[in-house]
Amino acid sequence: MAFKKVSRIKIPDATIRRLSLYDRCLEGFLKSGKKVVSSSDIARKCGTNPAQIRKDFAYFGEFGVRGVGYYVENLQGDIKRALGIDRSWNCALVGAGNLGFALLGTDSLAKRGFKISAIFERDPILVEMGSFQGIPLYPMEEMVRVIPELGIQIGIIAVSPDSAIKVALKLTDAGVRGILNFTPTTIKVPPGIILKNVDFAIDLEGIAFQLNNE
Amino acid sequence: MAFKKVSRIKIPDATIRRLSLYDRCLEGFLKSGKKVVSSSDIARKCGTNPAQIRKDFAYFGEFGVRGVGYYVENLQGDIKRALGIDRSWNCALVGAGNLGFALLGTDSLAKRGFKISAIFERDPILVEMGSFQGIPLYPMEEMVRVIPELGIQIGIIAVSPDSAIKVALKLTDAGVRGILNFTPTTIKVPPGIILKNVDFAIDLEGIAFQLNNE
DNA sequence: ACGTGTGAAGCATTTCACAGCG
DNA sequence: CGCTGTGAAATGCTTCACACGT
Repeated sequence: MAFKKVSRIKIPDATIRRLSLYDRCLEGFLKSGKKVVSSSDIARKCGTNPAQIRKDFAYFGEFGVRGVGYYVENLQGDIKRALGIDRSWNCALVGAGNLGFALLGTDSLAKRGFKISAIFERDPILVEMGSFQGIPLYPMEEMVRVIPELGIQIGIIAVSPDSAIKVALKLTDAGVRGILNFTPTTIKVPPGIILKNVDFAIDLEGIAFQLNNE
Repeated sequence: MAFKKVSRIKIPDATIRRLSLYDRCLEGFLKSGKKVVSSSDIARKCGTNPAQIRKDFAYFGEFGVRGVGYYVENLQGDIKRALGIDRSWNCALVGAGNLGFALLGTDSLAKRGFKISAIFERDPILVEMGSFQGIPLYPMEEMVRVIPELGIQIGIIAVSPDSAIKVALKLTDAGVRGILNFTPTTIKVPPGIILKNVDFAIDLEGIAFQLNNE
């Protein structure tokens, strides 16, 4: 019994985030040729504690060998399967501004299985280009047609804050099931649609707060 | 007694993040001319619940008037003061790549009181330009001199993942007290230095996980 | 009468400590 | 013997329900 199909038990969001971290760590261990690691090894490397790590794994099954540790390669497979990134996810980027280009410019998404297969943009002059880095560019109106056609599951909102809500609505209408919102806007989505917000101003404010109180 | 100097009591990180959200909400209320709001008004607008909001405020003092609600303008001041963003913070951007430019291209940092007053970049050809959008560009080596000189408190790491740790070390050596790390790298900082990580791949993985389990 | 402020209850997550197994 | 896996304890956060002040 190595991998337990995910239970009805609620898994903490924090656990999911940490699993992503562990996965990254393992990349490092793999590169340095380590075959087996213990929970303390991982903890040291990514700044959590060993008990936490074991508990996190336990939600999904038994990934290790008692008295020995975890086989790096197996463990990575198990984590990826647990997270659902043992396959590729089809994404659309909405907004070809500074931030959008920045996202395209990094390989960190592709490397983790998130493929951007369409870009939607309001500005007709940009859309005129037809494609960017081999990814087709469409006007916003095409969303409802293109998204089902390409089987896009996740939408990434990188437009200006004032159009974010409209874009989110269009995305869900078009059949997207998950949304990553980069604008500092509170978006509401129908139940069943997964929404996550990325907002670095909030993190900066968190830093400011802590600096302000010693 | 309106504002209680922040106590020795530990304030949840989640509370701090929500305060940032509330602050944004209030912007909206201000624009629409609303003078007084209740905790339920805020809750509706930003998707939390009223009790939570009152509890969050309670860590810092009494911001409202019983039986009435909160005076929008006062409340915003109180929240900003609580967060430590009733003043300006001096930041340095390290790395003038895609992501760095994206950060400079948005006004959302400036608008919230985070001023980028120096850019550090490895590539000599870029540094040659001398400045970008009026912000001076320096080679990495100048960090130790420039950061204290300009009184920079927060460093923003937007370099490639493999140099992130080195950069973080340089920043802390130079006297920075807070770091916002945009690379998918686990960084360790000495005690007293505040570190936050922004990693959208993790959020995408969170979406993937949830989609994968209905 | 109304909506805030707050102790107490309820829930969720983390940490502990040890049993279990290679 | 060592390190995982796991109930139980401890901690932390959120929600409830009502007292309080205007």
